[in-house]
Amino acid sequence: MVYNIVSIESNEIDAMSKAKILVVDDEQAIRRFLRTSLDSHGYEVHEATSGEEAILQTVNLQPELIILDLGLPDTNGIEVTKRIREWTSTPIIILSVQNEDSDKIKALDAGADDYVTKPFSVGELLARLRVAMRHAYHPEATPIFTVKYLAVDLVARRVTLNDEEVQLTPTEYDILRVMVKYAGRVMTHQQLLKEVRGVGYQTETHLLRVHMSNLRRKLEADPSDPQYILTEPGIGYRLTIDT
Amino acid sequence: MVYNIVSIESNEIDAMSKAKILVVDDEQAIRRFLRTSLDSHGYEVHEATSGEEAILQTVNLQPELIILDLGLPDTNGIEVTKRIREWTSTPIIILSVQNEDSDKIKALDAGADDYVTKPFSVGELLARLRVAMRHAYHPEATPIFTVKYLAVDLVARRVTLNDEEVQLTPTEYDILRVMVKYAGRVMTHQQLLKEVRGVGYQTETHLLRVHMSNLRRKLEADPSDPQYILTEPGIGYRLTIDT
DNA sequence: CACATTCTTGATGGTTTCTTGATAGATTTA
DNA sequence: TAAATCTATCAAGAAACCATCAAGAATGTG
Repeated sequence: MVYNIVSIESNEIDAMSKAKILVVDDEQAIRRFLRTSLDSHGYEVHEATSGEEAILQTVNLQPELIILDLGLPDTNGIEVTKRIREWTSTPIIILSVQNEDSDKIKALDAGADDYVTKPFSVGELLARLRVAMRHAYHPEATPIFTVKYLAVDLVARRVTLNDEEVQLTPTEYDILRVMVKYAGRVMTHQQLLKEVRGVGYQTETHLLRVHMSNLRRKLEADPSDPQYILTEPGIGYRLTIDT
Repeated sequence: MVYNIVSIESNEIDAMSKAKILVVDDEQAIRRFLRTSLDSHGYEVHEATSGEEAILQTVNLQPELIILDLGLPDTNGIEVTKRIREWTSTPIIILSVQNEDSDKIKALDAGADDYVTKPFSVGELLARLRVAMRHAYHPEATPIFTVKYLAVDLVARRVTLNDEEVQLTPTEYDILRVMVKYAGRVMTHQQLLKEVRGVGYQTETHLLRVHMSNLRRKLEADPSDPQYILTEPGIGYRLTIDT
């Protein structure tokens, strides 16, 4: 069923070169307007009307770019941005009526690549879109990270060990998520704390140690001889990538 | 003292962590304002007042980011952008009083990464700056220094010898890191000590010798006949670059 | 509001790393 | 050649760092 090699229509082949754009907005008028504008410029437009749907579509379609309205009915656009950034760096352009500084800053720091305020000019949006696509680098975003017997599903936020689900606390998952993001590289205590707790917690190394200890107790067969989370003395930790 | 053979200034070494930003604007007021704002956020600010100077400075400084005013006296900012894009993809944020669509589109398509209109909010500019710097960082393009069988991955903070990982202590790694940075050049004891232990340890050459000894024991097949870390008698040490 | 979960902080013992001193070989200088 | 200086290495105590347990605080939930 996944191996649907035969059923590629000719127009589907043509469509392959078209960049897929996911438009997330609850207002139909905006969606329709964007569809027309983008369509006429050779983009393949897909739509989502809620945060949940946006995440689902991002996983399924793997669009080249996401245009995201900040005011969604279910979730905040910033939360959606953060969620998507947990596993992929697909460019996100925020579209918003809000012209507040704080909103822009929050969105951009949450991982958005650009912020365009309504009413916007199509020309500018298209130009910013081109910039974002130019930046895009797609390192075959695998939403499921695996090493040895450990699997971390970054979309479902599910961690399994030997196919058995491991129950992690929010902080534990956050730490693991960041370590997956930088797998194979040494993460200093400061980097980890900054990513997990935000700035200002950089000196709380003890806190990190306790969480690491708990994480290891759940993940490692023998926490005193860890296979996954390795200690880099004096520096921090590193998640192994050697199977 | 004859010791200071290599012309490495102390500030050259210290400047490592700060991101360099080139501000290009002919108005002194703007330059001064940006200098203050950026400086207080930990950036190292450099200035240029014309297009020619901007290009020169970009070549010389290799800044992490360029903030470019569109209305320059000699050249158009768009031309400057195009010129710079001929050889480097250093992020360029355009700063302009022009809020015209066509200007924005031209600038962005010429290779600019963002376009902020004056008057702008510092918070927003800083956020967009962070976005641009984020884009510039491509983790898979990790520069790895190699000589013979030694490989030093400065991003992953990993050292391998014959593809086998070598476990280094923080100080040992620090020493090696500095030597890699100035590979092929002689590092005096003073320079190494300053880099590793900070100012005030410049006389502790014995300390350095002990660390060097330990480092060699881990890296060299025969520490008494080193292949990588060579002693420059009376001066300091040098990391070979001959394969 | 009571309960359960999670987070934070303190205490403790074990480990690693750093620093210092001692010693011997190598190199330069008088 | 002898003295002085520089260099390399070993070893041991000091200091810093790490893992873990456990208890109280905070947080969320019905």
